[in-house]
Amino acid sequence: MNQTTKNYSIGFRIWINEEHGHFLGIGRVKLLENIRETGSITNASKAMKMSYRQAWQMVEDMNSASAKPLVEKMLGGKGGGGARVTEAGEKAIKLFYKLEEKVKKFSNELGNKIRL
Amino acid sequence: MNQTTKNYSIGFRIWINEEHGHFLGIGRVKLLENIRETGSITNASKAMKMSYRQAWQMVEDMNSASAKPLVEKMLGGKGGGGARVTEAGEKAIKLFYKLEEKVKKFSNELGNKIRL
DNA sequence: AACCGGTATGTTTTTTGAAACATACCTGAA
DNA sequence: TTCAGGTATGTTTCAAAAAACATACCGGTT
Repeated sequence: MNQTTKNYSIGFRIWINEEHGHFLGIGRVKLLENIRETGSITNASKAMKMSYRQAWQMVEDMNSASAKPLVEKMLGGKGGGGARVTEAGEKAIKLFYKLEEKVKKFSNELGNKIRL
Repeated sequence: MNQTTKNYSIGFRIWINEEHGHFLGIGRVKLLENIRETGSITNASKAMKMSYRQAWQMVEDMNSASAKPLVEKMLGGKGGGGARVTEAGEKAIKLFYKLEEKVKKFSNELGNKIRL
């Protein structure tokens, strides 16, 4: 099997759309995971390189794009409040990774056949 | 078949990587096509909403990432010069679209099964 | 009722990528 | 040998996105 040219592979990005546009991509999924880990948007945003404002807006956007909210926010009270990932959120995370994995496998197979 | 939630679909982007990184995505492919149509980088860049500088740089990048150049440039002479898509370039365009089509089919199938 | 720490939101500043501008070079044809 | 029109490349301007800053609100706890 002599390789006369370069090796190529396929790169990709996927995201989930709902009827009115973008719903969930890797950025939002990562944010969800960080919220789950840290218990608040503030701490999640610190854990990533992201401003609170931006993280908060992302949560807002994905919640309103979703049939059921992916993040539940708590205002005031003990510790000032916080945020948690809902059951719907957990399902969305799992689904996204499952889809990504499948597309990865598929595109890897395609990539292996590339000859240029 | 009663639909209790929203309809979802999968969006995606693919590109071809060679050993040292990005090689060809939809932006470069569109540029190639415009160069083929217009015969020069200048006119291709005008046809798209793109500065000559950027288009020229894209050609430079993809040519140097490729085993064989995808665009052949002519300096001076009749009409001041120009650019044409090589045989290798045409092959790359075709390949990209073929791959994209396959991934599209695949992800559409996945998308149809989404229930959230 | 004062405190704490997170949410919510408006305003200003900074960054940075893109576009615009400018100019030199190249070469066949007239 | 000048002209035309595209390539090649440096410099400056501009605009959009991101970050930074500032401040009000919220509600258990003490």
